[in-house]
Amino acid sequence: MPSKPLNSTAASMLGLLHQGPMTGWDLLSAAERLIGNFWSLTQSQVYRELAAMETAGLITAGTRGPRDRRPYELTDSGRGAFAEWVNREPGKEHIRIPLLLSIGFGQHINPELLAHYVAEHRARHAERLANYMNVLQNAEESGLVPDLYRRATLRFGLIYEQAVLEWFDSLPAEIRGES
Amino acid sequence: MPSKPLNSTAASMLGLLHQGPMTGWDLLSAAERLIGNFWSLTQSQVYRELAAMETAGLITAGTRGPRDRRPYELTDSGRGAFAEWVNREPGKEHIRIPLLLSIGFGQHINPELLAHYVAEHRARHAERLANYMNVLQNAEESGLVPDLYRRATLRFGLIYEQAVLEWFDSLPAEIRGES
DNA sequence: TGGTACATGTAACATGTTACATGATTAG
DNA sequence: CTAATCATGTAACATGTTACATGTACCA
Repeated sequence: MPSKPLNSTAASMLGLLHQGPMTGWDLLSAAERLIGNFWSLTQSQVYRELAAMETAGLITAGTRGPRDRRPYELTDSGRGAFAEWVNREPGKEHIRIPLLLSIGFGQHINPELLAHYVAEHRARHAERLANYMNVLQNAEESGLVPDLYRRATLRFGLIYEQAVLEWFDSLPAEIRGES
Repeated sequence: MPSKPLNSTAASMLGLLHQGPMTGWDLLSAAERLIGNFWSLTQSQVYRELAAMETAGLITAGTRGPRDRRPYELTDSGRGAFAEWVNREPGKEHIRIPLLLSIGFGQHINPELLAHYVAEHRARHAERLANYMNVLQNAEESGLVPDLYRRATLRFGLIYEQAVLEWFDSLPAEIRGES
């Protein structure tokens, strides 16, 4: 009985659990750190999926530790479900960039306001780029070379942020505002 | 009474309706063409929001044409709601790239399969890039220069796809497969 | 001893997805 | 005349968001 196919949120949690037992909180921060740049989870979802996956027998809860920490670990069934899921065709990318909507409807926005939003968002992307460079440099310095796959996803972030900044800097003065 | 704030899906529909009355179908294809690269709508949502916005008085339906076509147009109230919405801080970008999840969990995937998926997705991005170049070239040739804002969003697509291809081509043989 | 970060969970609601039902018009 | 495309709409369900409720442990 193959039951319902996994959703990708649950699946990513199972993927992370291959590193060892984790609590909901752990999962949330691991997700943020490891896949947060191209995949998002909310706390609410995490606990909901944990409950559902426990019911479905894909994970089992350990005994509660200190602050009510409740570590979950994979069952064989969970491992199997993940293996099946991860080998399937990855779906289409899903991108939503509100700032581009704003620019697309730019003629309806107060120009100074638009320039302000643009500058704000540019700054956030610059920060993120700096962050990627930092992660990569720390890894290098500490001699802890991230594995092949991790490097690939990190590189994606790096290249993406570089491209976005390039785009920001190519915007005409009418949109960026004159500085 | 400011009623419920617009959601961005509905708001984008109102934005498109500034070009003139459109049916649900028209809206769907206009959205696909104009903002589809960084914003998505489904047919179901479009009709749902149309109904909701008509009830809310933001749009009014004209008389049914040929194939039951039912054109909607903005009311003053709709125009106002849009103006308010579009001037607000654009939210955070939201990106979900299943292929990156697959690569992040790459150690659990059959390598040939992964290489196959990677090649497939690379091809799609190459197509999209070609498409952007085409749109831009056609515009140039026809002398119909797209406006400032449209150019900015188109250029985003262009730069994004270029970056993604660069990333694909930087992937190690273990991930891309040897060719 | 008080504030911050940790930690779990629920409820209500908004949004997005998929599948289905129904039919009209047009092009070949 | 028939297949493709146009066109609207509903229903059921899955997923994502926001807000709230309730504490615990740690560190300065």
